[in-house]
Amino acid sequence: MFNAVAEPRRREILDALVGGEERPVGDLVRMLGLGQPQVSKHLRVLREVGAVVVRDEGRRRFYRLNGRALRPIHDWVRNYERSWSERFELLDDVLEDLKDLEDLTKEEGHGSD
Amino acid sequence: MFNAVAEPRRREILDALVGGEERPVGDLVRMLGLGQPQVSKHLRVLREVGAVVVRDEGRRRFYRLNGRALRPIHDWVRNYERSWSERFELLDDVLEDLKDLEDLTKEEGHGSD
DNA sequence: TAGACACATTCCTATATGGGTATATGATGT
DNA sequence: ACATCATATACCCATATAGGAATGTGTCTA
Repeated sequence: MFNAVAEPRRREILDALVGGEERPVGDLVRMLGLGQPQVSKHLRVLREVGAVVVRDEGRRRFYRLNGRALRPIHDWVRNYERSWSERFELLDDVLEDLKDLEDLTKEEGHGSD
Repeated sequence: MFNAVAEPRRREILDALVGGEERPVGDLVRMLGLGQPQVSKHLRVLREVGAVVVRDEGRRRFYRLNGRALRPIHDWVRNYERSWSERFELLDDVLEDLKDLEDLTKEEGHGSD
């Protein structure tokens, strides 16, 4: 999956589908300004990792985004958000406080029992 | 950047640094069970995209994570969160309602003026 | 049924890159 | 100065893959 979205053209394809609309291959070919076989190949890669799903209608094939497939990337990169997000630093502070409280209550229960 | 993290070994390196600690190359070599030159090459790639920063200390080089560099990925994939997150679907509903309200007020102002 | 159409697949070639090995560089200790 | 340690770089090879051109496959239409 990481590999699939590492390719700029494939990200363009996903971006073109991000609205949720279905698009036939021809549309994507026009939008990307790339050869039809190349687009089909990129679509195949995206299909294989589940990033898009296809629906046949006559001689056209409509592609649609399956955003869920990107979730692993989202989850992975989220661990790094801590590095730049102030929200997370605040969250860390809160968690620290909670931990201190826990420790305190444990101490009390332990000492008096 | 997308390319840099598309490589599993490089993600392992970043994961090894995600705590914020500095690590010399030797540590990473041991953790990855990979040859030292290979690790150095991966570190070079990560350096070039800014994902890690290095600090010289004697004959060792300490590498540290620079999570901010991952932000573009985070921002990009965030657009797709809408596809699976219920929170976003709710947000969409709210935005729809707001839009309807706007239209209504416009209609009124337009009709009576 | 022949031909046009939309798309997928195949073949080719050039390029990028990961791993392995050897070597260079620079700091440390004796 | 010399050997050693820690790391980076250079070189080689195998593999993956993107793009281009040609061709295959299934569908619609006259």
